[in-house]
Amino acid sequence: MLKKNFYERDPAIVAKELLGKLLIRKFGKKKFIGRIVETEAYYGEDDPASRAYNGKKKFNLAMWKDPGKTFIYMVHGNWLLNIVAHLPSEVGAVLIRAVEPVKGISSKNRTDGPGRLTKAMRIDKKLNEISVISKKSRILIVNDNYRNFKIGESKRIGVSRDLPFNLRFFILNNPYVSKEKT
DNA sequence: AGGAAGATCTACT
DNA sequence: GTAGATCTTCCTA
Repeated sequence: MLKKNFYERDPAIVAKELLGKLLIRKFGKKKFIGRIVETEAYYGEDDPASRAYNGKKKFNLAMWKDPGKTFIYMVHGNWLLNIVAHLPSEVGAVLIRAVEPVKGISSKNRTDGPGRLTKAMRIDKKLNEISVISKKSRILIVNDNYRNFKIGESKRIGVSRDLPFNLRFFILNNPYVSKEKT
């Protein structure tokens, strides 16, 4: 299990280090497990692409809260899963953009896209602001020491006003990364 | 109360 | 490649 101090760092670092970790979603007696293969980092009020850009709102309060919690919200009819991650006095989160199915995920469902993986793993608003650090939680992230991969990076996808550096990270040559782009 | 925007996805040409 | 569906939140009146 990753501890709270893992998430108490710059979002870009957390985004990069979340690659290869396992995302576990408990759903009744079932478990959906996916390996994180693509992430993006978002900052606070200085980041024009961030949901925190226009200040605190009811739906984005999670971004100001403790690192290590989920932040889930709807865009274009899709729920997107983020993990709150930032330095103690700052604001930020990491978007999970794609996972590789490991266990429990129906082969009918695809997981190579932020809206698709939430559907495949039955993640929605009800799971907003829950801890991924607690063992009892319905969503958690663990490290199984998977590290045989190379990391690629690019600009964020689907963002109208991006920052001038790369904040999207993905595992090179993994077929579940959402798009071929370098 | 109504309209527009958006960290998307699918289907179509 | 582009168009339309989708649905929650926010802005204006």
